[in-house]
Amino acid sequence: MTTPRWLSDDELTAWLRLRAVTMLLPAAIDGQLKRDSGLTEFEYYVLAMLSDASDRRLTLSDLASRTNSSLSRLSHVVRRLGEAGWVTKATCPDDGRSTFAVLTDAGMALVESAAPGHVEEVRRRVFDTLSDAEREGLSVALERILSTLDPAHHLTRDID
Amino acid sequence: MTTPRWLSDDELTAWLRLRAVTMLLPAAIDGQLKRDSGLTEFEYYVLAMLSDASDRRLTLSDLASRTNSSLSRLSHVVRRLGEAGWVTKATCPDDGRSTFAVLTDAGMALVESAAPGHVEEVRRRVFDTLSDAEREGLSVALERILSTLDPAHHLTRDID
DNA sequence: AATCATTAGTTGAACCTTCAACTGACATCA
DNA sequence: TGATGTCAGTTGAAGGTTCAACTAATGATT
Repeated sequence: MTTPRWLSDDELTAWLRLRAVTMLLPAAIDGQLKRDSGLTEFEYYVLAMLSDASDRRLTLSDLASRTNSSLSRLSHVVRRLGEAGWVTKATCPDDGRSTFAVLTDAGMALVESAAPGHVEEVRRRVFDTLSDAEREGLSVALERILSTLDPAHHLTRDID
Repeated sequence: MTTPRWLSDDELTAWLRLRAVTMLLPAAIDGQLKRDSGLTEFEYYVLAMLSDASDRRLTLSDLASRTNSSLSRLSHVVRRLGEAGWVTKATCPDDGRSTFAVLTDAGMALVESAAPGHVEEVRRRVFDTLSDAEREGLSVALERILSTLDPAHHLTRDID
């Protein structure tokens, strides 16, 4: 390694801000969901993905790639969601290795009750603070950053 | 709660990108540090804060607020860093309740060896993908978002 | 000086994620 | 059809964070 190219003042400022947002924003979003619905952000998105899927079901592998989770993590979480009555499992007729996670009616009701508060929190924390031009500037820059972090756009294709 | 104001298409796009970056960027930064130095990002920043402090020491409370950590988390981590020989503790003469965490020579050497690779990773993941204008757009928008998440700017005042 | 509230820090249990090892099903290819 | 490799998912242990309860020291109030 040659002598490192340290960050310029402007870069350092941007980096500290980016770092602060990546720490504080997920905590704020998670906190609202926990307080108002007893769900972690991850659990909420698992249920939300299922609520939007056809027949309210997805294989664990599909869910894992949509939520950027390991299969192991998802397996543990789906078991807990199952114990709570929000998700059940079903065999996949096309492939004996796959297992569907299926959203129950109770799970659907939970997502639907949690969604408005979640969206409000996203608005409050992000979009209420930004002008249209600022939002566009943010969006463009994030897209650039994602070009190396998620080149296949796995995490930005799906609905909320 | 009245009928929720759902996100517009542009807002949804920006939100998915912001969410993706908050998930993937810390994982990428953390991964590089773990691979090359055996440190988590949190441990690295604890040591980095100490390396920059006068007499290489800070009270745990001060460290906690600079790293956005709970005192409990920090207490556990400082114990582990102490077992590894990178940090020691010292009593605070001004206030018998406070305890200094002090960076050892070995800890200083570790931070100095880890810093270049870390900065390179930040460059590669963030600034190499952005034009100056894009970086500015990002920085401005993040600053707006932080106005409600961290109004006192606790996390953006300190050095890297 | 005695009391009460607050601040600094520690500790152990509970919880979640990661990791590695494992089972079972499908695919490939001889 | 048998052997081998890969894919889907599970499991239990290990490691880190959170939470609540705790100790000890300081500050404030009388």
